[in-house]
Amino acid sequence: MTQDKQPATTIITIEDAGKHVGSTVTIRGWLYNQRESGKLLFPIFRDGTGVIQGVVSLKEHAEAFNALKGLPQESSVIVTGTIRAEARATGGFEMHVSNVEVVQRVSDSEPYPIQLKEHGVDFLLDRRHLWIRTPRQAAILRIRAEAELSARIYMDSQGYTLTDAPIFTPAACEGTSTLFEVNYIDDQKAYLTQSGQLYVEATAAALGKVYTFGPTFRAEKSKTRRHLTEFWMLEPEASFAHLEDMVQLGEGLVSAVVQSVVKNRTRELETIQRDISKLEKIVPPFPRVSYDDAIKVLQKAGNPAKWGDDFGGDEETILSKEFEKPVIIHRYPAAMKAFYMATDEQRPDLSLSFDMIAPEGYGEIIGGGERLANYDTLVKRLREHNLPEEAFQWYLDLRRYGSVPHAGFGLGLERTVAWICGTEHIREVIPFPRMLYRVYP
RNA sequence: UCCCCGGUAGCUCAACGGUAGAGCAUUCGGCUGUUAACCGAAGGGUUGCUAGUUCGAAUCUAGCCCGGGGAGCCA
Repeated sequence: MTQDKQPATTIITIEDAGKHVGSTVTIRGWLYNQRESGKLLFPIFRDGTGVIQGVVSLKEHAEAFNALKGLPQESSVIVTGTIRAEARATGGFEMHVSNVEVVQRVSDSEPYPIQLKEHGVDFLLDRRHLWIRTPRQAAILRIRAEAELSARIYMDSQGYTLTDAPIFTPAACEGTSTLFEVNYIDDQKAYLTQSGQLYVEATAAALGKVYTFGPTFRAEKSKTRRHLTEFWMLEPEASFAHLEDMVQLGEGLVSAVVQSVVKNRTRELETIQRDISKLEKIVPPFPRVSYDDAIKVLQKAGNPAKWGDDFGGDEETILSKEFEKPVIIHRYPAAMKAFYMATDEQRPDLSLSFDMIAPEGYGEIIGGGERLANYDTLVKRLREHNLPEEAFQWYLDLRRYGSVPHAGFGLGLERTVAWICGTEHIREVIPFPRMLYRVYP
C-alpha cells in the first residue's frame, strides 16, 4: 500500500461544501459530467455525499483546465479549489478549481455506459454496480440505511432483543411459498429461509420480546414491481402479546422509521423529489378496518370482492386510497391464513391476523397476528396443510413446554422503503436486487 | 404456470411491404457562465434467432430465445 499524497488543503465532502465558502479545499471523487464553453469548463464532481459544479478557466488555471478538458465521465479525481456561493450553480455552491490530480482516467475507447439521460430498466439493471453511482440511487440507498438503523433503534427502545434466525432451514416455515432448495453437506437437502418467524417464536419463549432482521428468500414466480426473490424482513415476536399489541407495535415502528427518514435524510428525500408533506402525516394512530368492513368498502367502490376472497393488488390499492396513512386490515378469514395463526374465540371463522397496507398503492408492508398456542390444534393444522410433522417437532416443543399466547409480525423492508421513497419499483431500494430471472450482477 | 407488451446504431426511440433514420454518446472543430449547454462535421447497423409467405420483409405468419408489466402467491 502506498500512502495517498497529502494535499496541502483540507479535504472535505461535498455535502459540507456550504461550510467552507471562501476557503480553498480538496474534494476526492469522480467526474460526474462536464460541460464546455470555449475557454471555460464546468465539470460536475460527485463524491458519494453529493454533487458540486466546478468552474475552471484556461486563462487562470491552464494546467487544471488541460487536465480536465476531454476527461471522460467517471474518471476519478482529486480536485482543489475555492468554494463560492453561486446562484447559477445547482446546489447553490461551486468550486473554482485550481488544481486537478487525475487518479484514474477512463479510457476513451470504453466510455462510461451510463449517461445523464434516460435509460431502459434492463440496461440499468445489467449495470446496477454502476447505476448506484447516480445521485438518485445513492440517495435511495442512504434512505434504506436510515430505515434499517431507525427500525433497530425503535425495536430496542421497546424492549425487544435482536435474535438472528438461520438462513438454512430444514423445511417450509409456512408451506405456502415456494422454497429455494440447496444441497447441504453429504446429500442432505436444506432450504433458504422464507421467514424467521418459527425461530423467533422459540427465542420469544426464551427472551420474552425479540425480533429478527435479515434476508428472506421466496422462489415465487412473481414478476411485479412489488416482488424480489431475496428481500429483508424485520420480524418481532412477543410472549404473552395479543393482536392489538402487535398492531400498536407495527404502527409505532413504521411511524418511527418514516419520521427518522424525514428528519435525518431530508436532503436525500429532496434529491429524489419525494413529497415530504405526505410522509410527515405518518404518525399513530393508523386507521383500522376489519376484514368484514373492508369487504363492504370494496363493494361500495364497485369491486366484485365477496367475503372469503383474499385481497390482490387492486383491492389493496382501493383500500389504501381511502386513507393518507397506512391502513390496518384485521381479522381475515382463518381459511386464507397460515397454519400457525390463532383464531378468534367469538368468531372461529376469523383469524387473529392483520396486514398493514401502505398508502399510494405500495401494497402490504406488514403481515402478522397472534399464533396458535395449543398443541393439539397445531398438530391438526399441520396435517390439514400437509406439512411434514417430523420437521416441525422442535416447533411443537414450544407448545409442549410452557406454551403461552404470543404474537408477532413481519415487516418487508423493501416495500416500506419503496413507499417512503415513492419509487416506481422495489428493485431500486436494495443495492443488488434479486428477481425472477435476474441474479446479475 | 397463465395473460398482455416489447426486442432496430453504445443509449433512447422513429421508420409498419419498396435504398434503415433522428437525438444523445464517441472522435474532430468552434464558443468565457453552462444547467441532460449550444453550433458545425465525421465514424458507427447481419433490425433477438430460425423457418415461411412475397418480385421484395425491420415491417406479415409460425416457433424459439431474452426482457418488461400483471394474475396467482406473497413482505
